[in-house]
Amino acid sequence: MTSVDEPARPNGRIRDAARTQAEILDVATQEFARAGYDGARVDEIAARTRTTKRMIYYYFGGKDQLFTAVLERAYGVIREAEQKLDVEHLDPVAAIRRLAELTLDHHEQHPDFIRLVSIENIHGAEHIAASERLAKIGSPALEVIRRILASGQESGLFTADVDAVDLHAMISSFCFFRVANRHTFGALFGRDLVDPARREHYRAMLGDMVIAYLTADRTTD
Amino acid sequence: MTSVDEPARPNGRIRDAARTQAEILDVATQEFARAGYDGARVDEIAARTRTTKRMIYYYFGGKDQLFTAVLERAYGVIREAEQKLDVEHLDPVAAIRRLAELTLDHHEQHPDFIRLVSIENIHGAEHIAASERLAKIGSPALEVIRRILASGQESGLFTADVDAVDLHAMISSFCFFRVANRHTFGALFGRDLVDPARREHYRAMLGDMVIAYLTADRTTD
DNA sequence: ACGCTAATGTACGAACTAGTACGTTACCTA
DNA sequence: TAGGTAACGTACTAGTTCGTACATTAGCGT
Repeated sequence: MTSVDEPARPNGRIRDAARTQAEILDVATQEFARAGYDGARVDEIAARTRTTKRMIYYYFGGKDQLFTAVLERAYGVIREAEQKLDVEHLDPVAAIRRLAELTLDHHEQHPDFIRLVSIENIHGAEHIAASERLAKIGSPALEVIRRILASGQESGLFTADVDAVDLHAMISSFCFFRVANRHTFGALFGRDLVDPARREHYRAMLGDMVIAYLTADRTTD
Repeated sequence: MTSVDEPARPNGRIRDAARTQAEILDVATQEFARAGYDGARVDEIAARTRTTKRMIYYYFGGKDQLFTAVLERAYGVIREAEQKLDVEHLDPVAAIRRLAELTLDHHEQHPDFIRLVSIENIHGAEHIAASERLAKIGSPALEVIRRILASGQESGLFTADVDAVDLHAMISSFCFFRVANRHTFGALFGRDLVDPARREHYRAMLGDMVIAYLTADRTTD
């Protein structure tokens, strides 16, 4: 997250387009994640910025485009993290387990991103559709999964007939649900899925689940 | 869903409190699911009802309480469906697989409910917290899982050290994600998770996953 | 040094939106 | 059948919210 934390005047400049834009994006990310698209207030975003509402319209055009820009940056952060994935030196089983664990950790560390994705889904992914950048963003993680999966299936270790996209969905489901539905799940079942005391438990559970699925003995079916 | 579909004058009555309330709830469910809490318009709900906005405030008090009532009814529908679950005559493996399949189907058939849950999570489950009915609604499905799990673990069939709440989370995760994140997932990965042509595939995938997890050979760990 | 433009601030408006005051009527009951 | 009350409708308001017209200035290039 390209955060902006108040160095008062880095190089003597008062006017700094890049800085102003980054600051608006920071605050907007928080505000949209806090209240949803329609719940978010442009005035509130402006108020929590050192600049004014005028600048939001000057740089981004409007609320819709601002939200799109927020999504673009948020997905960019995820993509960056995925590019740093380094699990392919492990054997396929360990690699997938590690990948699942990293996904779990990453989701937990970026609840705002999870909320933005939930919000974007409520709105039918219309902002993603309207964004050229997001349309072709791809997913480095998917490529990693593809390669590990091919390796594991070739060696006979992985018996499941599944492709990378579906395996990615399987792993993401659990990680996403845990963060996204934390509040309703907690209220209804009395269990906090993001309680730090249970993190290790869920990491193991997810890893066990995915590996069990991939390596299950299918001769008896 | 206690739907209201225009029998013009069932028993000659023009004024019918129960009917009016049900109609408001029907329309409100659609509107909230369509646009989120803040995106939903009280005027729009009223307009799509044969009654007026005045009645919404007369019966429900306000937008917040209306949303709470919508949630209460939506969760009530789910609970009803869960009470009709009939899988305990099956052996534990078949029972869990069937339960997972029914959960997948049910989520797919109630996308509005999924959206309402997403929306409620964006708002920190504050409406559930404010509802006495929802606070103690429980989950019949959880009881079913509890019993199957106990049976499977006792017989040694299930080797996983997991409780009913976590298993419920595991199953729900996949079913929920598939519907809730359909739009962003489709836009980013080009795969429609709710494509009818893939339904059987995902039913099998979920069943295989859960069963593999529960019955995995853990002696080699 | 100076002018030009990107960057910024102020003040305001038009449209919307949740909620309500006030008036009316159907229908049950005694 | 009369009267009371639950159910309903109309019209309005106060406050909010996105967006913009207009005015101003910092600082880079020459």
